[in-house]
Amino acid sequence: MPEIAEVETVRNTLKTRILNKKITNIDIFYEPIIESNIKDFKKDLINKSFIDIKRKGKWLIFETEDRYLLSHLRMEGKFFIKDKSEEKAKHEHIIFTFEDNSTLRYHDTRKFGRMNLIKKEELETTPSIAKQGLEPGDKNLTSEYLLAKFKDKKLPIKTVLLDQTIISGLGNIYVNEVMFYAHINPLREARSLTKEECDLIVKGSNEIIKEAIKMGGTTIKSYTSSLGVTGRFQQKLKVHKKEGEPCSICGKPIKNIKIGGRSTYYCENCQK
DNA sequence: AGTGCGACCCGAACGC
DNA sequence: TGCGTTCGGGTCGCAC
Repeated sequence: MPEIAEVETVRNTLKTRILNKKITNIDIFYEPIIESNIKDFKKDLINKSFIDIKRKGKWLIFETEDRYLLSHLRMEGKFFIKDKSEEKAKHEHIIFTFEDNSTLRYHDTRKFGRMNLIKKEELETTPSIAKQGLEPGDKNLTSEYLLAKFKDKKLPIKTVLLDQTIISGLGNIYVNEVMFYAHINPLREARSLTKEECDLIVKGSNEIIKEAIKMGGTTIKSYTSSLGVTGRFQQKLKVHKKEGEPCSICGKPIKNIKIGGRSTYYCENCQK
């Protein structure tokens, strides 16, 4: 499950490999990945180059001379760089070929990822991008901001932190970790949180995401073979996927419950 | 507006 | 062993 740290790692890695090379061909093996017009997708990208790769939340933004290619990896999307001569792997759905015979391949076991090609001036009005909230590390991400957003929300804080329009880029793994860092029970109504608790959420999100990016993310071991990147944040996780293991603070076993249908890991004793 | 839930997918895990 | 069933997870769209 790529989250913001994984996406940032992919961005940085791809930037060293694909920029400023002319796209000579695009093969699309599963069309629903592409939300915009398929014919335009090829027409508007072939003979262009990616000149930069940006990111907003979990969206990758490939920039060409006159377009932005938005790409969301959802749970299992991955990019591989391979030589043109290598055979298509089972779950490779879109293959960009560059003038130097290298290829950028979008691989997605569950076919959940999405791409959308837009004109440059549409970036700020495209809902998927425009709706993104503040990212961890943004100086405007404060307890005051969170209190205002949480004000009318009766939903569990765990669910609300997954809302990308509030904090952009936190997924299930990091939300579980932030809740533990802030000593907050994930079932609490968002509107019940105090300013002090919101401060801890801000601080926890900032630190956890910064550290995770530094470590290359959590879940992207599978990128190693082609992109030379391994997610090492796995080793830092305190509660996620730790059901039954002793809490690192009090030693009581970590619980696993479902909140809003999502796996939630926490310590009942430390998170009130 | 906030909330709840199905749809989208398919490999892995599970049940018998 | 093998077959059928269930589950999960980010986001969107729709109903209430």
